[in-house]
Amino acid sequence: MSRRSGVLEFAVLGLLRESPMHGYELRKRLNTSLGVFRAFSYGSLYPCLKTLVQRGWLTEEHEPARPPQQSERLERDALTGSLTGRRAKIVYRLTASGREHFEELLSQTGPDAWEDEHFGVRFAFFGQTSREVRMRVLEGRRSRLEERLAKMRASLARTRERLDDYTLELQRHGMESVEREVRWLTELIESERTGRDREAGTDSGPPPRRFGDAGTRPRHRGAAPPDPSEDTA
Amino acid sequence: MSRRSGVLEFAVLGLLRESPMHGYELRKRLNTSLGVFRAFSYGSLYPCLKTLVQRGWLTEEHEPARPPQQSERLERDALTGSLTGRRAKIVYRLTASGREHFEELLSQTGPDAWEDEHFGVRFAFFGQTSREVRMRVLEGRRSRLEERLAKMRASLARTRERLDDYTLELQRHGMESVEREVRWLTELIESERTGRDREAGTDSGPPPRRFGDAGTRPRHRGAAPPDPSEDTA
DNA sequence: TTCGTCATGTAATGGGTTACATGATTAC
DNA sequence: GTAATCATGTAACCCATTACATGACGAA
Repeated sequence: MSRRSGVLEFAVLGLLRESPMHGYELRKRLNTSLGVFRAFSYGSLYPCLKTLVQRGWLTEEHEPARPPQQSERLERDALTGSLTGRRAKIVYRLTASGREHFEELLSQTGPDAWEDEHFGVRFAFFGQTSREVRMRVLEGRRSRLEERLAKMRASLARTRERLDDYTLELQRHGMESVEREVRWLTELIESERTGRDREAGTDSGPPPRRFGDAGTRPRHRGAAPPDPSEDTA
Repeated sequence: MSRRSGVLEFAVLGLLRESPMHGYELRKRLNTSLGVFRAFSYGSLYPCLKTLVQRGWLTEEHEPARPPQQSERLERDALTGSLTGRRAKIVYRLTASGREHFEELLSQTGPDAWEDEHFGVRFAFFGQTSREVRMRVLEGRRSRLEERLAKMRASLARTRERLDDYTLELQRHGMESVEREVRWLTELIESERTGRDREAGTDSGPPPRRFGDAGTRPRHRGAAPPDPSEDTA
């Protein structure tokens, strides 16, 4: 009933900070831009939007369904090419206090930033996060994973004999995944450290949009054939 | 109120099939043997056990708290070294119909076997699963992941320009993880195919305990220093 | 005697999904 | 005209967690 989600709330605020949107579009962005990890349904999104409005972090703008009329249509098509005025219903916009709240969330470190459920979404908004916070979050997550690795290794050492090959293989693959993420984090941390050029190093403002050696990283195969599929993966 | 979980239920039946246990021990096994992926709390385990009893798949044996008495203690310590009679309270045991039910679950293929939430636990009990089913599950999961990869690539091709470097890096890492799991599955499928020696290929019975080249796979570093830590990772 | 672990449970809450209901607009 | 997609929402449920309550045992 209360809808004070955490991840969803954070992501909604973050996306709306970039630009106002209506619910449907918001959901698509949620499930593509950020969506490798989580997929949200309307059943959670719309109620969440409502409570965010109630708290004064968002405003609703009811854009009347606007039937396609005389010259207006031509104007719209000619000027915007597409999207802008299509047929939207309720546009949500971040308020000043909403922005303030989001910035406070952004600045928080601690377990709530690097546990499994939160880390992904925090990383997704690193572009709007100060370098100090980014560092703390990356390092926090890494040490969390290293801790987990230690326990896995200890547990494996204790139980190895009792386990059959499949269970063992599952364990091994799981550990390898965690080790891989640790290496990834280490690279990212290195990038952050190296990348201390530009502005002396305060907090927010128009944040730096590029980090470390991002450009030199292998960018993966060239674009798959155009596929009209959308929505959840 | 109803506790008909799926994953938890499956795991409990599977563990109890190997040997009877009480709840506390069950939970530890859940969170180590199978626990890279999920950790369950007592709040879910105990109610689950109750409903499994109600459905006739489990029996409860109330083992009286048994205060340490005269010779019995010595006997126990001498014979079992530890564990066996320590202080257990309620031992759960799989019934015949419970075993039957579990075997039916084991034989099921379809999305419910290879989606994210279920695949791990299904794999963990591959030691008790027939080769045909193992193959279907592995192949099902692989094609599911390939499907997902296709969507990710398409979506990336559509949105690449609009995304900042961190979002892009997150996307890239996510795709790499999926690709890695696909390669892992491919290796496993190869192992399964190659490993058609031994018994002609019926169904269950005392199931084959080894698969493919499991022995030759790099088994990862040698045992971490003994660590008394337990419980959830 | 106090702390850690073993051991079992319940009530409240959380954070989400599914299925449903509704309807406008666009593309074929 | 009909199918797909855009668009918004609600109610019922699901699966789990957290916090709490309770208590015995072993070791320092």
